[in-house]
Amino acid sequence: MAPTSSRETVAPAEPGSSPDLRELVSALEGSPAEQGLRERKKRARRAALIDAAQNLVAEHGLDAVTVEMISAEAGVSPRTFFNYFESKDDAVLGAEDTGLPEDVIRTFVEGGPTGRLLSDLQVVVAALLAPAGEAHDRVMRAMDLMQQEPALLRRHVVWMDRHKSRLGELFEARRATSPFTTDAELLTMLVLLMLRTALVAWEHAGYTGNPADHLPAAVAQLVDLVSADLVS
Amino acid sequence: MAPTSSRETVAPAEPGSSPDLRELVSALEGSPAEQGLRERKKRARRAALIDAAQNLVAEHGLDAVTVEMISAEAGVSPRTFFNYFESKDDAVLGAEDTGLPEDVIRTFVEGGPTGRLLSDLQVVVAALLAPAGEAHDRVMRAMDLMQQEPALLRRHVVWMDRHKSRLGELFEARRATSPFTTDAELLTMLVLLMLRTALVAWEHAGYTGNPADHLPAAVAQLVDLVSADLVS
DNA sequence: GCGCAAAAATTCATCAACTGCAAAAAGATG
DNA sequence: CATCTTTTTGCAGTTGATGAATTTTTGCGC
Repeated sequence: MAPTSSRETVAPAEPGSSPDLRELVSALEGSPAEQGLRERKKRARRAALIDAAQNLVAEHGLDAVTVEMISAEAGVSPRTFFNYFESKDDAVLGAEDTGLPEDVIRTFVEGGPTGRLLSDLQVVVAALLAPAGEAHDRVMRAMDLMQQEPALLRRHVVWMDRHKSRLGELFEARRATSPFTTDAELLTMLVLLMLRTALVAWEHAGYTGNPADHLPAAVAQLVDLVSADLVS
Repeated sequence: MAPTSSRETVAPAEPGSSPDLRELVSALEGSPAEQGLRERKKRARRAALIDAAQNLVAEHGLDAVTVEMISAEAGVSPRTFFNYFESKDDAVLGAEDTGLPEDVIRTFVEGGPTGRLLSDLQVVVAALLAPAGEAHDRVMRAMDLMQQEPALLRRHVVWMDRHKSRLGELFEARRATSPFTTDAELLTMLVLLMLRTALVAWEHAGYTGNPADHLPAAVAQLVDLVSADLVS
């Protein structure tokens, strides 16, 4: 359910905000605008559930943790758990589906900031990565847990699937104005590749700074790899 | 009748292969003769289960089909189903874990056929794709079902996860003899990208020929994409 | 064919993820 | 306080998946 947000015009000093991102921005602890007790309790419960899930899994492992435990730890009924998350995995990962900022979309569709597809793709991925940089703590713990519990990887694919059609539209829309030959499927996989590589690099760097900071290096590796094949 | 191998209860000692490499290699086309009635029945049951699963899902959709139905259709007990597959999804996809041929592994580790990482990676992916070309029918139906039921995509990632460490070892082994700077993580994702792109292209081509036939085009697209960024 | 040992299938029991439904509780509102 | 709305909760039920004991099937020597 979409949170009730009556304000359309928010003057954000936050980077990369847009109508689409408003849900995320308000979902973060950064919104002290106490829009009623109900909203606050909802956020608190959600956070408590994620905390409980992550702590319990970190301690006992994914399989040994039941939603009953998580709910008990968070002080809610098991049934309530499923009012907040549609699966145990979602809770452990603190899954939050944020859309792409509209200005990023528009720029990309119109031929992108640079006009070069790969570079412009990088900008899109950076935008996708931005929320992960804000959530930080939860994403960090989620990634650690994902390493210990590879079963959680399935959510990655669910994410991709959820965004595949959207990305596909994005690519086709851009293709109309500035044509290219690359398949949408390959581009989607490339987005996933960039996302994951950047996130892993971020993790290897001890979660310092922003995940998007490691994106250029990832792309550079890719370019080097292809270039090495060309020059030989 | 799938000539592809599954598992052999007997372990015929294959001489001459290094223990390290052999771990990466699973049974490959290991059943020359229909030895033993037991083995044949096992295969038959397995095939029957896959058939039943694929047909039922194609007709009623993934969620509407229970393992009970599949088992009934195949004429076995529900419990037996799980003796053959560890999940419903596995049966629908006819999941078969085939390893890499040993010669491909050795060649790649020793610096690959061409010495260029990307090209050599392509050879590895082609080898991974080969079994899919042989199974053909089942893979074809699996891919069709995967389009209708995106939930099945998660098995793709499970597959990748299962092979990630193996691929990682492969990359590190090669790095020792002929160094490169690319992260193993990126290479793994790149393998997945190639696999998926080639398979989708194969599907778009109406499942004619071999999936591996579409691999060069996929790589070419990637090269073009990167090149376009370089020249500008 | 007969019996025996191993392997596999089956039966039965159990657990956990997840869903629908209706009642109860708690915020919001006047 | 009275009332309306939103959310939580209890409960029953379905399904996927696993473990243990038991029965059936198979391979094989006699």
